[in-house]
Amino acid sequence: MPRIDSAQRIDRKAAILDAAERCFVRSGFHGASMSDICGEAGMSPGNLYRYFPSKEAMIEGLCERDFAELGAGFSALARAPDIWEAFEALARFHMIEEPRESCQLWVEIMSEVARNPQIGALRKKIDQFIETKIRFALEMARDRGQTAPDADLDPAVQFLITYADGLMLRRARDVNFDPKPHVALMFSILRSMLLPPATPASARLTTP
Amino acid sequence: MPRIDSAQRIDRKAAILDAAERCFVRSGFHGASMSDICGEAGMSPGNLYRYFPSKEAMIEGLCERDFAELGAGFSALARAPDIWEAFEALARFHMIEEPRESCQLWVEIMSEVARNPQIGALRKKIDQFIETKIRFALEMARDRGQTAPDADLDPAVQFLITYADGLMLRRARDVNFDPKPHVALMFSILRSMLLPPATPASARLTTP
DNA sequence: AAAAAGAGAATGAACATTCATTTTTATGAG
DNA sequence: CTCATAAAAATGAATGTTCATTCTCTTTTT
Repeated sequence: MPRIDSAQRIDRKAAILDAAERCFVRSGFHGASMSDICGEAGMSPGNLYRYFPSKEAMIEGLCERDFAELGAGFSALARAPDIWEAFEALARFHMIEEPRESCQLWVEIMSEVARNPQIGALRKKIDQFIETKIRFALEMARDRGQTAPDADLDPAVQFLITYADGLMLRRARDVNFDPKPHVALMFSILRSMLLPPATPASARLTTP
Repeated sequence: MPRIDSAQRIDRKAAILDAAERCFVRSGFHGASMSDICGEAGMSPGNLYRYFPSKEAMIEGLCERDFAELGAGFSALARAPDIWEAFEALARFHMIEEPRESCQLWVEIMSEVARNPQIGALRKKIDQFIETKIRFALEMARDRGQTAPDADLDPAVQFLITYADGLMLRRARDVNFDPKPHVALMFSILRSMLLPPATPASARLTTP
């Protein structure tokens, strides 16, 4: 087992995760066999095990990578000149441009989250990170006068997270689901929550 | 193999599905073994196989039962005197009163839907059924003057379905997620879509 | 006493992982 | 440049386990 991860080794690991991802989408984390993954990666089991010590480690590596990519997208929000535009671009990317397979993997990961404490911990971190970033972006938008000055941001943040999850789930389960108009609807609702008249008090979340 | 399903036999099958459900929530459809299920059901494998011919058949049976229960709830909507109230009661039931385990099973089922054509077909049927029932209920509400007369129902229907899925996913993945305020937010948004002023044209779904 | 319900050991396939071995790559002395 | 050699990369058959399913036998019910 090599001490350091050379660039080549990192590439190889990424390629293995790509292959594993295809298998997992096809058959699920527990339905896909190591033999399937070896076949998809064009690699013998003996060799594959030099890169990942177990199937568990591969699942964890895949979740880590997925979460990291998601986090990077949200990190970039704060740096965007136009926040609304950046938000819409990010949503378009995750819900429309990314293939449906990403949504299937997302649902698979979510159903693993409750079972596997290791992955559950990763999920918690990324969830909190994303929530913070969305909140921060909306605050920036408000400071720049791009929302109503007294807009209540909490319900908007919660709405976005929940609705995005719903879109992922619907896209994953229905081949014919076209996310485009649904993303448009999401932003239309978000605007109606943040632009003039403020959300009525009855709709505020007390303990979100 | 008995020709007919006596009442006793149906009860027994239901009890087996209950046990299987607990195992599936704990370990997933493919992580739970028949031996686990036999243990949970207090039954030998030889006997269990008299009720379900295979594990596959048990998973299918469980999905069928879950979908049927869901459908029954939505069927009842049309018969309710106050549709808003009935709607809120149904949402409260599925999102709040039902234990978190139901949401975990829902996510598990959804990730199976894409892989297993048998279950995929069941999903399609129930999805269309629910959409029809929600639409019908909203139409009734509009006819009774409980919404704006020119309210655009399509976006509202799609919003409800997507948001409910999002809530299920969030509750499944986060033990600390409290659905109560989120269901309130859902209805607050729904009301703002259906009560005066009508949803702006830009938010309409063209091909939902 | 026949039929239904149930038990639990047996079976064979599939699986994750390991191991003995071979092939490739990189290195440096002649 | 070239060849010897050691490290790294890769192979695929072997291993031991787990699992879904079956089979034979016993108990309970009618």
